[in-house]
Amino acid sequence: MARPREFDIEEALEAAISTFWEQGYEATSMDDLLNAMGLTKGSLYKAFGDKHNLFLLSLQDYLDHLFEKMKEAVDSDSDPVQSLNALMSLVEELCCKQTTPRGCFAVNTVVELSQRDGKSGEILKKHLIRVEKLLAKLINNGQESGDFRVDMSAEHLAESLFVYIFGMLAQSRGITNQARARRLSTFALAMLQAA
Amino acid sequence: MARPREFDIEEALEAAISTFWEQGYEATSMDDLLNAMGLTKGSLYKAFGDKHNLFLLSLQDYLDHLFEKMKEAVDSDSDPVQSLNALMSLVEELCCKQTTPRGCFAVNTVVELSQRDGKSGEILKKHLIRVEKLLAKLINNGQESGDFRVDMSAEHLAESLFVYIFGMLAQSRGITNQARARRLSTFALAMLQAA
DNA sequence: GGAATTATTGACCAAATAGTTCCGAACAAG
DNA sequence: CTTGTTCGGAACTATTTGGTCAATAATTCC
Repeated sequence: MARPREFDIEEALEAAISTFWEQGYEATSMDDLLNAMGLTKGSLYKAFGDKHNLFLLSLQDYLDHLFEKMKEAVDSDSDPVQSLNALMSLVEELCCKQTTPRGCFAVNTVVELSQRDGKSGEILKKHLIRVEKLLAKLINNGQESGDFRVDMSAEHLAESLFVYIFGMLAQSRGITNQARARRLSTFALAMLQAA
Repeated sequence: MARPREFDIEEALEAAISTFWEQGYEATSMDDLLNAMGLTKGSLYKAFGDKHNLFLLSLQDYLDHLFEKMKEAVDSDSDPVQSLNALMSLVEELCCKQTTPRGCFAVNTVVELSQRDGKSGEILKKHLIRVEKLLAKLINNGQESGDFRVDMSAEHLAESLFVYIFGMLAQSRGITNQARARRLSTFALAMLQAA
């Protein structure tokens, strides 16, 4: 009954994510987005609403995909040590195996926007909580298998591991160095292992 | 011989730092700065140049003060463990004992700007290096006194400690929680101590 | 007091910003 | 083929952006 959309909405969103990811929210203009997404204003506004709404959609989409990847990494092996290794590989990838040193969109947004924009803050908070829970679950498994230290609760160890990962991702915007990322990953693993 | 400046330049710079610190570079307008600094455009441009230059001056000033504070913390005690404690107290303060959860201006800028603005990137890189060296020195002292582990070089341990601190400061923009910060600090210390 | 010098002020500007509206064209369903 | 809908795209608007400048004011030296 009606004319079908001519562009792939998921593809366009991917382009928006890339743009926001690299430049941040404030530094990205509608023009940047239109170029990257290959749309004109009318289409964009009709499909995604205004800039802020597009940002929220981009952020949510990114977070969901990222979380999916993290779960995959964690579930990739029944051995907790191997799971953690897979997870840290993902982090290393974000740190220094990208075309541009854009770090992690989630981390970038926490720093740039979360406390100035309530909506973003809410979305991110939920994400941070589920990630930390995922880490806690992984660590708990490792404790039960005897691979990880048991002198602290899985939740508290997860807290520290998460902060460490967060630091790697944040710092990767300033320092890009593959060997360093490798060392940091190794240290993270050692940090959790039983004595 | 000439009309004297009516405002305190250091005070004005402090106001600029606060504004950039809380909002970031892009989200801060000249109007915000003028209000915060209590100046009119002409005066600001005469005294500090354009917005970008004012930002660089603010950043440098902040970094120098911060580094000074860090050195004081490190030198506050001859016992390396106490020194590290003092340093982590400083970090905790930045994390959750401020009027607004603004984290650390340096960390915020690394994430927001360092890879898009060469000048900021340069300034920050120099700072990051000197901070990491300071940490390495502190850790080296602790290794010689037998307090810190010696299974890794001071440089590599400093790398990890720095990333951890970086993570605390970055995450503090999204999660503000004093008890958590305390636990994280304690963990950082434990991470370095000899078995 | 007058000259020289510098700071302050506020009006002004050009460019870019986000966001809106409108219309002809394209398309699907009946 | 008609009709209803939604598309793409351009033209438009109102606001905000960072930035300039000439007139005015304050100070010191001579």
